[in-house]
Amino acid sequence: MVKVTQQDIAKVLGVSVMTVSNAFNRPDQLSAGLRQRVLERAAKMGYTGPDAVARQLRSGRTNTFAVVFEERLSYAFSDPFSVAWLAAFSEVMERKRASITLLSVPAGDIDALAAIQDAAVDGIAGLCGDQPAMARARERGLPTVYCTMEARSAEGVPSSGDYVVIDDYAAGVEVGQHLRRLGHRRVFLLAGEAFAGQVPMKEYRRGDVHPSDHLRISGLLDGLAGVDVTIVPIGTNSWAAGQAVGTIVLDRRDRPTAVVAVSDVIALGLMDACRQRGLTPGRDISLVGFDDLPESAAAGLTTIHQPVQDKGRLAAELLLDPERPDRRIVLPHELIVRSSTHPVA
Amino acid sequence: MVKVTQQDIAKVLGVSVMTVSNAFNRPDQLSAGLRQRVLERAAKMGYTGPDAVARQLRSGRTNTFAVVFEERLSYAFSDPFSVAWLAAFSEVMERKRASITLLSVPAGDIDALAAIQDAAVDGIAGLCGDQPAMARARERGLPTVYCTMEARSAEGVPSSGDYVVIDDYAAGVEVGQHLRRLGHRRVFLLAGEAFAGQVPMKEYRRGDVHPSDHLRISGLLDGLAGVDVTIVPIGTNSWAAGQAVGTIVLDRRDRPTAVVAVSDVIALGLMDACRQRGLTPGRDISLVGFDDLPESAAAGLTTIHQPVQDKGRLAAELLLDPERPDRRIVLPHELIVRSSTHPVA
DNA sequence: TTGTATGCGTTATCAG
DNA sequence: CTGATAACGCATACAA
Repeated sequence: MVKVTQQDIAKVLGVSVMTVSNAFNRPDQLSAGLRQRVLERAAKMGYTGPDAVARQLRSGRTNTFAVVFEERLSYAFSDPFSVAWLAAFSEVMERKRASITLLSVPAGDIDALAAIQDAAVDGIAGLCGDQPAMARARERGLPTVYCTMEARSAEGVPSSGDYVVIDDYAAGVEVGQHLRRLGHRRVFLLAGEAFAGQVPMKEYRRGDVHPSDHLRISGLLDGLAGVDVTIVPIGTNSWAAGQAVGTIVLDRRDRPTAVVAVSDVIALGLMDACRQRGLTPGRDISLVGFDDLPESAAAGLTTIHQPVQDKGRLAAELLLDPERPDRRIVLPHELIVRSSTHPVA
Repeated sequence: MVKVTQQDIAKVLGVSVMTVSNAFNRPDQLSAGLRQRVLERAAKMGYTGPDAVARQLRSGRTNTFAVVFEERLSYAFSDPFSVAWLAAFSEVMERKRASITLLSVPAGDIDALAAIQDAAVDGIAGLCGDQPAMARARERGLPTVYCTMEARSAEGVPSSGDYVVIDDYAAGVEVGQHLRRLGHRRVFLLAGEAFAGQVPMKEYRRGDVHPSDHLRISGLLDGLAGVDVTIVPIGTNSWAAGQAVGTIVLDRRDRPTAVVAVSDVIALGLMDACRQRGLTPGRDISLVGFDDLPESAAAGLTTIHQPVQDKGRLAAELLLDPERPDRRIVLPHELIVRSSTHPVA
């Protein structure tokens, strides 16, 4: 079965290629009768309709937008935060009849950067910070938006590219101050994997982490001024990792009085680890997360609320409308105090 | 900023376009020195690397595969079954460095069928039955796989196309027989929306549904031979819909003694509706689902277990390897009896 | 209303 | 090792 093209049809029918093309895309450009004849003939010849790729090349648009994750895709589907973001993002895209392609570009995987190069898309949204992948996309001249601000350049200003974020630094400070006011003097911070050069499950001190490495952590450190802080990158941003880190954080003589995780999934995992050990969050230990997932309310987790849906929706809108004026958006966040934090005895 | 092409670079450098192309794709085809010069010049001129679409047109491959859903994408991300399937599917794709594009083609939305036509992909997997969207894809000559067998043609054999399914009819029969043996004589069946022509939330009787409309329902009807059965299509395959249908199923004088939902999400939603009304599943009413989600075990839901991960994995493998021999796969399923079903008093 | 020429950006082929 | 030419399949601009 060899491929039939518009040329073949045109030849058989004795009309020009253009007429065939128009029969499919611009019915008003030819008589109904001719159009009818073309379509019938095309069907009979086994023509399958205009080729998607050729059309894209010719028109210069793909009507497709990529979403980049810095973790494996299977993670993207299991993380409640990305799922919520994706739902909002996809709703906007769907309404505009644009499609979505998913790209996984693990931080540090130079090889995977090729995926950015090879993506046939009109724009790229990153469920991540201003990663190399985003920079690469901009080099390609593609519109980009990123939605997490885990790091910023030395001057404290993102290098370039559009974004929809919250002020992660400020949020970190608020959480830090909250704990400090409650009297906590020994605190663990659990980072995910978005951490430059650190080894998973190892313990780091204030001096070990460069201030701009991770904005939430930076804010936390400043909000926790004068407090004894240990930072543990746990390797991946997941419930399981949060649960597993219990062995490091909870099973020690000098157990911290409070633990902050950079996301609710992690915090909820750790919460489970607490229960397994007979520790009650909010009484035996204080726990804080980031994101305010739906399940966090039920769990009584103190956290930073952020408008996930708005992030997803706005990211999509920025990509779809390159003329939209405000392209660097900082959304509001809010510290939600629930039962998982308490004053130290 | 106008687009720089390989031609421009070739011209400036006084070499042929081919040499430029080779500098990027086939380092062994030219001297290291020349290659170096080309790349440097290219960078200086703001060349962003080979154009993805042009390359796809030329090579005839996109290295991208589509996943088609028959519900809105936001649903796809919130349904545990699709998420699990996607995770497995994407893992295989990721390993082969192929990317995934998501397509939503609601059943009956003729307009949305265009998305199939316009998708620049090498193959299409459907998290659905042998829908029109799948047929369209086959007409295009694309490899397809579908993963749900909610209907089959009159002869009882799927029309064409590859698939990875379970024997939904047999599973339905098993569930029906299970309930009949327990003595249930008045049963409600809750279908999702994959139901031809029926009106959501209306009640149908045996005769109203064509046997081949929905294989699970067909099986259930046969397994429940002689039992008083009412069928309610609830509009969408979601927890919320299952919860909402409580008003129809539970708040009536002649309440059924058992309810079967075509998926666990629906059943779990209804389970919640039961609790709200003070009804205990497994005592006041029997509940059965399909899928065996992780949360179903905890909820004590009797259900049909099916190998979601295998479905996703195999679908991806079929698409990636057109030479693979067995292309119509029926995986095993199993009735898991838990506490939500009990003999009638 | 219909047709003609041309280019979108790349890469295969084959010749030098 | 390097280069000229020809597609890939379609749609835009313009002419008839």
